[in-house]
Amino acid sequence: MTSYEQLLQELRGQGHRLTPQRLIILRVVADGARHMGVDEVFQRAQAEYPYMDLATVYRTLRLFKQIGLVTEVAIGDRLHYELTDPGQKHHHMVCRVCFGAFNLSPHYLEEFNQTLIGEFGFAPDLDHFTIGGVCVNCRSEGSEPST
Amino acid sequence: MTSYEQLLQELRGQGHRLTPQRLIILRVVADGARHMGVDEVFQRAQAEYPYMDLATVYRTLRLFKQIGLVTEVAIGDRLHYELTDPGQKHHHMVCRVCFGAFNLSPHYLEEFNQTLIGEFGFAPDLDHFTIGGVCVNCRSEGSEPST
DNA sequence: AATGTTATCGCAAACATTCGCAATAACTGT
DNA sequence: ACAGTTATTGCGAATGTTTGCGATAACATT
Repeated sequence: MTSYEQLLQELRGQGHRLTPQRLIILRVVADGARHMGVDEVFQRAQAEYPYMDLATVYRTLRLFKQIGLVTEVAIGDRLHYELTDPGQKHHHMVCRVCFGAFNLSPHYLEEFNQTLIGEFGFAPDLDHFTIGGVCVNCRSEGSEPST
Repeated sequence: MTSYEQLLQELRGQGHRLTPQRLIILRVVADGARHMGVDEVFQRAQAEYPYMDLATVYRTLRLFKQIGLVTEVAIGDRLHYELTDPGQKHHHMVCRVCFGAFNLSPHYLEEFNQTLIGEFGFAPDLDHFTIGGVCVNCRSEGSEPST
């Protein structure tokens, strides 16, 4: 059994059906080196299976996210998806200049989490967290002397 | 000069024009007690000025946000707007159950900010920050014994 | 007050995403 | 292997938001 199919077995455990469309979409996301936009997923999936529908891609990605198979990352004003890192859960720092996504260990949010619960009784959703900003490379390039 | 007009003078300082539509939209947002959705702003504005266009509301709110006149808060999957608290900048905790928005002092993000810069050289955008979760009221109601 | 410049408006069309529904096909139990 | 149940699909339409464009009106200059 390939690892894709292994992952998809998890679906069946939860009463979902293992369809060819889902298999294709998961493979596309898994093969992509980086996080992919919906449209990119759609185009590659359609190349493999011409009847693939855009609505199916949206629905499937939403399902995969619920299950935890993929992680949703907000890049600019669009959502992107990547295979959930199985060993190591992490959040993302997304650079608004180069659109790169950098991993952030949950450890760095632990104190923030404790503070909100302790001070306000507010339990933040920290299943996955994306913070925008400017990464170290783009910061140095932007402020470089013009020599 | 009313305070609305005062605020709108800031627009002119930046080369923007002070149109009746903008005045109306700002008044609507300012009069609303809480954060308002785009559609709510549109309906109230249209009541005052029947030719008001939805696209104008979107454009104007985006402009006001850029200028800093209003603050954008993500409630559920929709954006809401409120007059920027002039004295006291703050972030928001948004409850996913009751959709209430609670203010959060920037102070609580200061350490997080320092950590990201120090550890990764990543400068997070913390102009305005929204974190979703479940508020103290909804948490206690959800887990209350059924007595 | 009249004139020129151009930001802004209203409208319609484009775009991204979701929803409703009838037909299909994945799974279940036999 | 077959038949029944129902989750899922593909399609088209609905929704929420943005964009292109010609007409208008806000502002600056005279």
